Amino acid sequence: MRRQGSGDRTPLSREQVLRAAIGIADAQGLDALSMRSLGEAVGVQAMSLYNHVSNKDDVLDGIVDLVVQEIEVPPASGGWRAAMIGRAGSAHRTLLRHPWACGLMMSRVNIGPGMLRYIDATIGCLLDAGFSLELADHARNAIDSHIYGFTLQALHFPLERSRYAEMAAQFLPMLPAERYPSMRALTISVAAGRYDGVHDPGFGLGLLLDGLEALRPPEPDRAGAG
Amino acid sequence: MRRQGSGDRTPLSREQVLRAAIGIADAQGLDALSMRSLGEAVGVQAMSLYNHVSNKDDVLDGIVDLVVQEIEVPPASGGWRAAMIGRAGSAHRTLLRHPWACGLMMSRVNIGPGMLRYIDATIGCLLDAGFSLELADHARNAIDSHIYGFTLQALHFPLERSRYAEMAAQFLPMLPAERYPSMRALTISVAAGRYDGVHDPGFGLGLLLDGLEALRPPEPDRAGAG
DNA sequence: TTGACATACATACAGTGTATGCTTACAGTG
DNA sequence: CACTGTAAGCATACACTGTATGTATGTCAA
Repeated sequence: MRRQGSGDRTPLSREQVLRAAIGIADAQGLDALSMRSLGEAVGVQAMSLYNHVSNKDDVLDGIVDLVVQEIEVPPASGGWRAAMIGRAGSAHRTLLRHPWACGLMMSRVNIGPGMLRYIDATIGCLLDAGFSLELADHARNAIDSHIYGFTLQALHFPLERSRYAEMAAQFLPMLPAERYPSMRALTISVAAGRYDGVHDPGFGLGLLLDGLEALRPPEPDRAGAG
Repeated sequence: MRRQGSGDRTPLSREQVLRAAIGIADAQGLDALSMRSLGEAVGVQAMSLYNHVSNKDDVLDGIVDLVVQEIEVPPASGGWRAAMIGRAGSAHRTLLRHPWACGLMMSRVNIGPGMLRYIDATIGCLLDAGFSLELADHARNAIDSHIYGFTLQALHFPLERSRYAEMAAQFLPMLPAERYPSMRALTISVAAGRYDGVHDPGFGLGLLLDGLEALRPPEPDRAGAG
C-alpha cells in the first residue's frame, strides 16, 4: 500500500506492477498472485492495474520474461564450452530462485525480448565457435532442453536436499520390493548414506558438450584472418 | 451427461472421472477443466465428484499419473541403448498427445504409481546394463531432463512445423538485425528453405547415450553366469 | 421393516478475472 | 486565470471458480 491519498502522485508503471507480481509469487507462491493481491501490493485497486497491463495473462507473460532477463548471457567471445556452462548455471540458479517460473514457461507460448536475447546470445556464441547455423540451433535446443528438464526435476523432487538420507528412510515403506525393486535399492542406498542422491546439472551437460565438441567443424585458422 | 434419471445406476468411479478429465483437457484445454464441466461430462453435479476424488488437486495429480502410465516402459532385458531410445520416444509422443501434462508436471510434486513404475523400470534397465546404482540414477536424470525439456520447447514453440518457412518469413520483421543478429540469420535461413528448422529429440539423446556408453563399466562376462 | 451407508443433489459463500461507467487530478491551451 | 482533454484510479457488477454444508434417494444387511 503506497498511494491512496498519501500524496504519492507518481503514476504506476508496468515495470513496477511486474516487479510486485514477482515479489508476490516468490514470497507466497503463484496461487497467491491475483489481480486484487497485486493491486494491494502496489497500493491500488485491482482494476487500476489494467491501465498498465492488458490482463492477467499479460502479467504472467511479463514476469516470465523478466525472469529470463535475469539469466546471464554468454559473452560474445571466449571459449564456447565455458560460456555454455556459465549460461546453464545462471539459468538453473535463476529458475530455482523463482520456482514458479519454470511451470509458467511450460504452459504458455512466450517470446518476449528477454527470451529472444537469451536465445540470440547463445546461438551467436556457438556460431562464433565455428558451428554451422543448423548445428548451433540443434546444440542450443539440446542444451536448453537439459537445463529446463533438469531444473524441473530438481524443483518438483519431493525430498529436501538437506535431510536426504533421513527422508529416504521415511519414504522406503511406500516402495514395495516386488513392484519397485530398483527404486527401493536406490532409496536404501541413500538412506544408508552410501550415496548422497544429489544430482548435478553438470553431469548431463558435460556429456552433451563432449558430444558437441566432437561434431564441431575444425576451426579454419582464424589467427591470420582477424 | 450419462445418468440423471436415465436409469443408469452403476455408480461413478474415480477412474471414470479422471478419464473424463483427460478428455476435457485434451479437447478444450486445461482451462476448460472445472469441477462443473467435469461433472457435466460424466452426467453428475459438481459436488458429486467429491465422492470419488478428494478435490481438484487430486484430479490434476490423478490425470498426470494416468498420462505417465501411458508411457511405454523399457523391457527388463535387451540393449540398454535401444531401450532408452524407445522409452524417450514413447514419453515424448505421450506428452505431445496431452500437451497440458508437461505444464502440470512442472507445477506440482507428483509421485504416483505411474511415475514410480516409470522411474523404476528405467533404473532397472540401466542397472541391468552394468551401470552402478549411482551412475544409473544420474543417467536417468539426465535422459529424463532431456525428454522433459525437449518436449517443453517443442510444445511452446510459437511456429507450426508444417508451414515453417512461411511463418519464419512473417516472423522476420520482429527481429531487428542489430539486436538479434543470430536469430535473424537463423530465421532467414529457415524462410529461404535452406534449413527446415525441425528439431529431433534423438540429437541430444544420442549425445547423452554416447557419453553414457563411455562411462559404462566393462561388462563382466555374463555369458557364463546366466 | 428398519437402519446404515454410499451416492447424488441443492444451496451458499468467498474469491477469481474483468467489463463498464464513474470520479479525480494533472497537462496543455487560450 | 479558467477551460478542457486525458490519463489514472475507483466502485460496482457479473459470470465463473472450488468447495463447505445439509439433504434426499437408492441399495443392501439384519
